[in-house]
Amino acid sequence: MDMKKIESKWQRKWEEEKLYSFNKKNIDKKFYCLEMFSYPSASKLHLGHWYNYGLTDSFARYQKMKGYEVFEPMGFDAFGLPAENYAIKTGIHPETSTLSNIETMEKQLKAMGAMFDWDAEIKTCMPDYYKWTQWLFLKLYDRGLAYRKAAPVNWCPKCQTVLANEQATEGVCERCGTQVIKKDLTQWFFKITDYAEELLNGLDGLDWPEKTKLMQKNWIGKSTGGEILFRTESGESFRVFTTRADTLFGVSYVVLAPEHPLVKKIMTKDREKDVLAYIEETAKQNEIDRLSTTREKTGVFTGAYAINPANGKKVPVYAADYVLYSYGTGAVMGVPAHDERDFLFAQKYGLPVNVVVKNPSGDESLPYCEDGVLTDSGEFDGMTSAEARKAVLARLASEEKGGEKTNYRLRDWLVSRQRYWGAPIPVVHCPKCGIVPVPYQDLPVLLPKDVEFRPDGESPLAKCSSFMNVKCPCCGGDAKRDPDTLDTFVCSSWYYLRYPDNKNDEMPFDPEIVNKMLPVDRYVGGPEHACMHLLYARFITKALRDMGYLKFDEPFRALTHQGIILGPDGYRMSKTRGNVVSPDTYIDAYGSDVFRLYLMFGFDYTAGGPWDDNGIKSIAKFVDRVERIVTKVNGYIPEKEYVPDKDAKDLLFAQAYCVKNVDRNMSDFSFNTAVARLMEFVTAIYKYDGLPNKINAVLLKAIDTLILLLAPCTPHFAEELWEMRGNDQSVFLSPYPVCDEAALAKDEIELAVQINSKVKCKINVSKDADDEAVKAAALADETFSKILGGKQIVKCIVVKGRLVNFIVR
RNA sequence: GCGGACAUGGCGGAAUUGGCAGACGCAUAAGACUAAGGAUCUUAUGAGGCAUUUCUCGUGCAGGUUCAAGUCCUGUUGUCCGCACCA
Repeated sequence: MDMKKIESKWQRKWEEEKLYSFNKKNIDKKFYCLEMFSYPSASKLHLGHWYNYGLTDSFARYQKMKGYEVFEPMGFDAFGLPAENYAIKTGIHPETSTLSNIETMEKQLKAMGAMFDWDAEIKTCMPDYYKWTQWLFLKLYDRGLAYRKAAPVNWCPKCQTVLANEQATEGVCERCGTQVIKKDLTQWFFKITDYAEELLNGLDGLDWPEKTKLMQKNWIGKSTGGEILFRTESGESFRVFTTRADTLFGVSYVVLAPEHPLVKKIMTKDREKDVLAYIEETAKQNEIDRLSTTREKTGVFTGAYAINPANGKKVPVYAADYVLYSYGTGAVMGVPAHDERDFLFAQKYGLPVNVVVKNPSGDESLPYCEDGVLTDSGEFDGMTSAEARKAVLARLASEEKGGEKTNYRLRDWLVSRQRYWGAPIPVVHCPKCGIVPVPYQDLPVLLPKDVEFRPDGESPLAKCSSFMNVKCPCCGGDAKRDPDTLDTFVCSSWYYLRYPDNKNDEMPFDPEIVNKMLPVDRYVGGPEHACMHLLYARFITKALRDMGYLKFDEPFRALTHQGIILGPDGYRMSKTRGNVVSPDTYIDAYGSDVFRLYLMFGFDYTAGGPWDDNGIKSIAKFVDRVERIVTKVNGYIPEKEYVPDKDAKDLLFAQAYCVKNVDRNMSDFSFNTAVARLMEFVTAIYKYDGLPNKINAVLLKAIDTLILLLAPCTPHFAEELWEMRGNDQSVFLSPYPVCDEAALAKDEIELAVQINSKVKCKINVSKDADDEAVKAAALADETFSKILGGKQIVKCIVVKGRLVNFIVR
């Protein structure tokens, strides 16, 4: 079959007939199938695109045939760093390159033969989309969920520019190799932490991979403990967060994060030089260095002392970079006897090690980090760690020196980017009125086209005076726009809401439509988004719900992660390694259906694996084999009034078995086994056709069933075969085959017979034989009794439909 | 360092969730058809035991639970992924 020809033939027909446009009349049967949209890159569609989009499309086609009104939209996450970097290098405007890339990708995606509803397409870099991204920002601002605070950025002193983490690996600028430093800028944050508890609890009800839920759970990182107030001698105070309040009497020092504002306040004159040097040194550390546990702990004494609120003891205050300003209170108490890190720190700086928790086993080696029994802790002596944690915090609470506290690892979401190619932050800074949100009717704040984005120390937009200078919407006086753009994760945090109502210019979406179309019934994308994107989208959904726009709590009811297709050498494909496999050569040689079918068959979908050439040949052979039998059988004139014989019953069994399994496998993304069952069915059809005088309705029905089952996997090919069979409408308008359970029922079933749990022989028994009958049948079996050889049976276990196990002595 | 996942023939991978390990395919071998076969069809194919109506071993390694373990538990090794030293 000429695959190229039939591909374009059917793609044209599908488009003409609008076969895949969502019909709103059937909204009550909707199935929203969403693939993570893609970044419009300059290179062609790669294997990963095919693997994600092609196979999920097969899943969507399966759902369509199951009777759902499928909504499968596609779009582009079109803002972002690469286009801007490309522009800096080549001088080509990000909009030009992005839109041209989108055009190329659209063509290729259409050639894939997926049922994307292109009427619903969105491009996040277009004003009709980012207008609503800005709307979202303002809504969050109105609700107090967007706020500004100082936060460090990676700064290259030579390039005079902010760097993304990926541009500052190993602590140096990727462009010039200069040591990257941290610089504080006032930036916008979304208060995702307000939703920490709900984001955590909501995971339970989701049909998501367990490991993804676990990763989000760890990312949110709830920990219950307490906050304890320490006071310095000079009268300043600060809180520490601890999960081990039971060790409070063992504190021998406290540590502030070097960025903690109090450090500079409380340091003594004689320590000033050392402390400032240390703070500067810390600013140079990139996160990865600071994360390394193998690195020696460093710190600096501030010269100040704090009072332990439990026992009034004076302890030194240190600044050390193993404490993070962003977590908890940015301050911790040091208990060297009962914490690994504190122990090392104390050894290095000669600090006392006070044992306050005894190991019940009597072992006195330190540090002892488990729970135990309190000692040297005043009134709390003799309590267990668990009791003491409560009691200590209760006493502190009564004295207003602390209390119980739940902390989350989750940080607020920093959304400011000092970049050009993104949605402008719709805020005006007025010298009189301060921060003034742009009025809703003035949206979108258009991204100016004529901007110098080569780095020279300022945000690209900051240099664009026509953009920056505005009248304050509040007082009408001269004011400046915010020069930053929004993180692209903001664009992708709500796009699934825009698809169903993408042309709405009154609202980002009509709540009435969206509340019917959402949540997404199946979301498919890479596991790399487990924590960031998926968490942001969940947060935005909940925030919009609380504003009254949405009536559901979670955006994605079910989630599947596809695996990664590796190079033939087993490594991740990369240009530097030279192991990149391009889909194009295979598609040219075999067609897109064969390519798709191989991707289905050759891998465990969620695991992925190395690419293998031989596999695709075998799939091409299989497709030929199907074509041959369909062509052959198509000429048959079936025998009239045929009564199925034993052979026909075997074929009917094979058919029912195939339908049942393929149906289940397709719904589970278990594509490889679905294809395996189809192969078996084809073999059964060949076998039947090979017998004499078998031209009858059973055979023709089997052929049609095969085409229907195959349709989601090889859409063009199946359409062509379906047409050959004399059908005049699309195969995708036919219902999915239903398993004939009666054909599956066998009167007799085979059981394995075990002696001492080892299979010795097989017996056939009636399908509804009870345990006693099974046992009797086994004992009556000649082969079995010979093997048993009169040994004494101690016990007999019957597993219905599977086996019978005799335990003998 | 912490967290998570994974480990099954020569290879990709199955295994109805504790019940006959190796489905399906690749590769390999033999045969059939043929002028020819890199097409097609049939058969065989975990390892071993002088070998086929018999047995032994076998799911990274070492233990354990169970009538029964690839599957559950403990320990261990290796590979991959994520990370914000999380107090």
